[in-house]
Amino acid sequence: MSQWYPKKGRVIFHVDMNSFYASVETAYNPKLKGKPLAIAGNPEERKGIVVTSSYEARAKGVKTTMQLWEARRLCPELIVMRPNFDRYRTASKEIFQMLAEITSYVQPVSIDEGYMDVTGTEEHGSPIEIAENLQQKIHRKLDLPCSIGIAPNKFLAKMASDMKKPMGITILRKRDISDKLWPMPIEEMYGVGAKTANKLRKFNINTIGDLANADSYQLKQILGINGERLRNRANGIDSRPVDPEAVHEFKSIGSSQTLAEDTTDDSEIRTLMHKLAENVERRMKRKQAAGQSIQIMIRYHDRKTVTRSKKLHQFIENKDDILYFANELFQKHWNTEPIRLLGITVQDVDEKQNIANQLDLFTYEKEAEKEKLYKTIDELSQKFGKNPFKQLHNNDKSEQPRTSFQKDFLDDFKQ
DNA sequence: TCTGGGGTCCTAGGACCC
DNA sequence: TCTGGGGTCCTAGGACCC
Repeated sequence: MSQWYPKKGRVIFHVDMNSFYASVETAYNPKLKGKPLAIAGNPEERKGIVVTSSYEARAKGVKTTMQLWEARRLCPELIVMRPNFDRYRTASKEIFQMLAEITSYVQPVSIDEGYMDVTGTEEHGSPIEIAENLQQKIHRKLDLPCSIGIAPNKFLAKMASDMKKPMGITILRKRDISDKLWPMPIEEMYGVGAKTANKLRKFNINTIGDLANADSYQLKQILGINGERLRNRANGIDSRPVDPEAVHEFKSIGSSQTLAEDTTDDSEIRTLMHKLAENVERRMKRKQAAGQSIQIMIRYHDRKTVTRSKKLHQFIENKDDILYFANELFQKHWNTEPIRLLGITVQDVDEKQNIANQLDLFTYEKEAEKEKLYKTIDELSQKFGKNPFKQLHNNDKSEQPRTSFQKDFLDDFKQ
């Protein structure tokens, strides 16, 4: 053995549940096994689209986001169910519990997928053994299929988990990249959507390999800073850590809904705004959160969508506050044309516990600021006499308080 | 008779400060 | 005195993902 034995890299898993909602429903009701099943939004309204479908349905051409009537045309025997989110959340919790038994470095990225950093967990076996055991355990205990990608970083693990479905395990090493990753069409790369793929194809970049070997400068011209990142990933470079805390660092909570029919009707709009505010409040409560910005979204009859937002001077969490500020924005910005969709989102959100800490810090800073101001007043008093602010106002009408605290202080001062 | 609802991150311009 | 450049905050929109 030579002394320069290569330093071992990371071993990252990406665990991806296969057609999750449909699989959970089938696990609940085994009679559905082997049948074409679709989970869809409200089947009576136009928003009835396929959210997930079983592999039997997919075989008939049913796809996610397809309208229900079209899915039924392709597959007349299709069984359609409404989503049961409580079931999915419960199953999700149990799955992530199983991952956590292997390592604490687990990062959920959505209800049905997550990353694990299993570097240095040899006591559970080799990476491939760990993956096989995990997959079997999830299948045995919950009757749910998943695919697992094993790679030296998140991007490669993500691409790997997609390569064999359902119930696949795929290893993607650095040395496999040119054979396994590079031949893939560019739109199949994670992070490349329809728009980016179109742009790249115009420059004859058609595969992930083309991207990996494209000219850095040209790529920057086409895609900006994102070009460099995508090129790195195509070359298997991605140093993002698996971050178990990320799941707590949510930044916004919103609710939106497409109306059954486009409307300009006041009471209909009001009713929907109430419902949306209520949804947001419920989810904020569940997460013990409050937020400092409000945003509304209006999608018009022609699908033109505008968002309007406002930073607030207070944290909000209750329905009444959410509704008040959302209404304010709506009244100000609605152009009175028929509305297709409305949305309310609270942004700059944090857990209330963290906010409390922030506020403590803020108070502390206020105190420091107060000290400074007192000192300034003392100095000014020596120059101008008893009421320095009077002097300031006389000298310069444009001199306004610069912070809310100073304004409060001035108000106090006047009394 | 077009395409739902939940998010994240990035960009870009204007305001404002230094 | 009409003038540079850097940094941050706010707002709106876009791309992407599941």
